[in-house]
Amino acid sequence: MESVFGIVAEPSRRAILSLLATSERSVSEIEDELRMSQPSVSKHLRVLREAGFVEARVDGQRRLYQIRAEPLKEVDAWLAPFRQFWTERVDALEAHLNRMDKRSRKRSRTG
Amino acid sequence: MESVFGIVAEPSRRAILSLLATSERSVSEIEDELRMSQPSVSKHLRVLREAGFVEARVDGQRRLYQIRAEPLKEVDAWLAPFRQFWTERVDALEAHLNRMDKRSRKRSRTG
DNA sequence: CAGGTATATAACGCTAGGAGTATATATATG
DNA sequence: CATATATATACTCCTAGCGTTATATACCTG
Repeated sequence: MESVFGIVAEPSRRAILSLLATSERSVSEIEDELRMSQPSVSKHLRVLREAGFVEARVDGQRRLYQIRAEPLKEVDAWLAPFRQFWTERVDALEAHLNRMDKRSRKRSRTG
Repeated sequence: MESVFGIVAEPSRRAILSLLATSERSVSEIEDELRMSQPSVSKHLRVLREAGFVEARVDGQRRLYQIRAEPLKEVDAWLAPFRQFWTERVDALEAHLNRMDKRSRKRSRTG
């Protein structure tokens, strides 16, 4: 699998990533929660692992997978030039709100 | 083609979208700039058009394609829950800076 | 060590979809 | 109208990659 885009294009893989976004899981937990076959889960995890989307740590006979969202930065970065197309109308308002409210919004986000 | 992710997974289509992000183009312009065959360009444009990524307007015998980035919002939205993973360090810093800044503002009210 | 459980890998059949070639359609121009 | 140009579509071939089944590997427990 070449690009991060190709990897994320796979629905099952997006599901796995979304699941891991909440907390780490073992293979069988993913298997159960997403109702996928075990080989399928393992194969997708391998792809995700080799591309740096997830990381495994050994826990007895289980492997606990956790997310490493670094590669998603690339998607985010690619998206950046397009954001203007859906934000340009609110930009003026945003700028205003930012000036008025920037500090307090930042504080509340870090809670 | 099912999902916006699948559509964007195709390198040629990402190239077309990036190209159109700068300005609208005709099919043959895309063909030249991306060095793709004409049928290939047309086919990708069809996929993009049917998924709402681009919009064509007639200009003589040409079709001028422009971007309609609405569908990309979906990618952006899917990405949202993952952003914490690469911003949380920045957030901690911001929280710190905010605390420092708050104090200094208390001391010297600049408006 | 035997048996069980968790995960990984291999082999295979199948299908989606990309590239290329050929052709159809529309418009412009002489 | 004849011809050239711009774009769309049909068709065929070909490969990447998914799911499944079977099996290998690793670890745990009695």
